[in-house]
Amino acid sequence: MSIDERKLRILHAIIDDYIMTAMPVGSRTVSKKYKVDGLSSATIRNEMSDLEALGYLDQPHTSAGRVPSAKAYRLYVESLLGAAPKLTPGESAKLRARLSARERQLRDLIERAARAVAEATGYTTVIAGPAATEQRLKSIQIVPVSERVALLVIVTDAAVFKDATMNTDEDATAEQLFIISRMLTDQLQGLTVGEIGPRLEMMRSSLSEHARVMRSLIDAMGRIGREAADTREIAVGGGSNILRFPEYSDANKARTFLTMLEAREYLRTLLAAGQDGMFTLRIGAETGVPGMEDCAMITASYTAAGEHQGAIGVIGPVRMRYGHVLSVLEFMARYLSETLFMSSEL
Amino acid sequence: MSIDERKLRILHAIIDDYIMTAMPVGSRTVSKKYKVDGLSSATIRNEMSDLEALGYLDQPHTSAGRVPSAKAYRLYVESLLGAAPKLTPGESAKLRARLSARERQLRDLIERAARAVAEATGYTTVIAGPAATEQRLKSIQIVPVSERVALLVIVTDAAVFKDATMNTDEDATAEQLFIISRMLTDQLQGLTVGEIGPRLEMMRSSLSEHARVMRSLIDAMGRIGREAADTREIAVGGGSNILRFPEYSDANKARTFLTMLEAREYLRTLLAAGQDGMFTLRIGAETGVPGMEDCAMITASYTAAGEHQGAIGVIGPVRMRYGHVLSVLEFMARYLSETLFMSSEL
DNA sequence: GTTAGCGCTCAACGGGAGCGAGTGCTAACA
DNA sequence: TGTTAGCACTCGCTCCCGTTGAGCGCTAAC
Repeated sequence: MSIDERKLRILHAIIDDYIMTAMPVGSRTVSKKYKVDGLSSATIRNEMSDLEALGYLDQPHTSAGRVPSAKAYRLYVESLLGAAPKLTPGESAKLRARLSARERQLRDLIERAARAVAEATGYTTVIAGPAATEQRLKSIQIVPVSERVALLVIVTDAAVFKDATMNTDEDATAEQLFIISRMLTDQLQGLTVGEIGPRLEMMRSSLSEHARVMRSLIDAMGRIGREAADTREIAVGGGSNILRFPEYSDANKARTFLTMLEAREYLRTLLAAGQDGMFTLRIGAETGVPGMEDCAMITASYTAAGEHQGAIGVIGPVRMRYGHVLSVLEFMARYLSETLFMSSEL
Repeated sequence: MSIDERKLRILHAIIDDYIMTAMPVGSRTVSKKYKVDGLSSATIRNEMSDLEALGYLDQPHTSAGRVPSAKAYRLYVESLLGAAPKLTPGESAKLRARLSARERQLRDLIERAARAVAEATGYTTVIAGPAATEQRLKSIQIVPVSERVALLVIVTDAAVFKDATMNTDEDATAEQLFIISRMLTDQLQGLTVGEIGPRLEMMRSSLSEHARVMRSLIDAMGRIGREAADTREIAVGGGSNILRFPEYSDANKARTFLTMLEAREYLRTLLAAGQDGMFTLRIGAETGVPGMEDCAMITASYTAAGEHQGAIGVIGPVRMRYGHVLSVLEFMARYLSETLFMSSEL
């Protein structure tokens, strides 16, 4: 026995209803409310029995309706992937409005984006920014702050990326620092932050007259490089949305979930994994995150200049409104790709 | 009838017990568990009846124990104020450890501090950083980014504060921008960010040869000034801690609370008000924030160089462990004052 | 292949009994 | 006059049990 066209329609009806109500769906509901092929509840009952045997439905207990299984959701999402309904002009305008203010800082951008998606979907949203080491240098400036201390300002395509204090030679004048900054900018422009350290080592000899400054510059860059290694900005939006769902009406469950969001570490790995395709779906235990057993997560990756940059993830109950989420994600991934691409063109 | 020494001891015992258990406290408990003056439950009963008449206790219903009123908490906190127990060396070491990494960015600093306090107290913690307009300029740099675009980097005593793009004259060379930057730094150093705009206007004539750059610089500073007007960094730690308390076991209540935290606007006003004393206590509706009716909030303000800079607030159920919270707050307020003062001395 | 109907199952709801923590009051005691 | 023991009373909480109703599987008829 395999799944046919009619079984599929029934399954869709069940999933749709369950997503809305969070209550086991009975055969009568499918027959009366969704009118699948005009079949009676008895026929639906037979088909549902088959769907259960095939592993698409679960029955919490004998006299209850049925509930979609993870396998069913996966099938459902797969069928949606090609045909994710476009957002209505109204919806996309609303999203755009929440983003409209010109974003200068990467952090602001992804925070706004996370909030916007959270609001549009009603679920918790997490966004990982581009990896720090992958950002491309635009300009580097050593700004004197006091006698012996200077601030290292590194401007990348995602705006001011990092600043570290460094010690300077006491007799290094502002002019000297300026000259060094210019040379560095000239020679390092376009490299990723990760590539700067090694290149600096190579430049060392040609800048021997500024040996001490170079020495502490290399130190500072090394420090930045190490810190930046797998650092990404992570933004969370709508964390409290999870409390809207009866799945998380238990305070303890909700708390472990929210604590997980606050800690950020899990989010980093969640958003890092599985970047091959455009969308990734993980259900329940597949996430590997404690406190997310009753959650599903869809991630979409975004790019800049064709390269993978980061990912947006929407986390909700397993019975998520996948169709709507997919369209919002698609919109936002495109928006971020464009915005980041533009800013790197700037 | 007024409150005497013995009534006070009984009241303290009741508050202590209620803070731990969240259950109405009966006369027998006070007598047996807290052994106040070795009195029997009958005597305690009489005293409790008096305390209720005086408005320090409430009775949820006839056959239940009694619950402290807001008036009682206020008295309780007042009595603690002078004598907030010091943190044990272990506790303060633990706090310090969570802060140890050298903080370069204000945002990192207050985020870490908020988390540390949240962890130490078990309650939600919010911290407001110094007002942007009050920060003092250390250095200003116009960093060329492309042909006509430059980045305005403003370094204050709280590290890199804001950067805005500005348009530059197409024939302004990096050297010119550098020279302008140096002059600006010389002349503006030590001013607060709020004072820069007006001063720039005054300098305009003396820099007429760089008229176009000055023009867009003034524009950019104006923009920054307006944006910064009442902008403060706000950090939240341990938002999910509220879910630990039966007062917030209702998902809807918890959600409005968490949504309020995410929106940040209320927090800004909460932390702005009442800076006169060192500590401020607000109970329930006094906060004026929807969703905080069952909360209390203690705020402590911190200073730098003697001036008020910002505030730390701990939000928990009305039956908060005030003693412990006060000592943690005292520690952290001092830490922030010192750290900010040091960085402004840097 | 589809449908009507019947009997069965089982979670959820609601009312009533019993329990127990806690009070107020009174009377006795130091 | 303050303290204490004792007793009757109150009232929320929990447990138990009967009822309800949604939903299923199965069978027989169309």
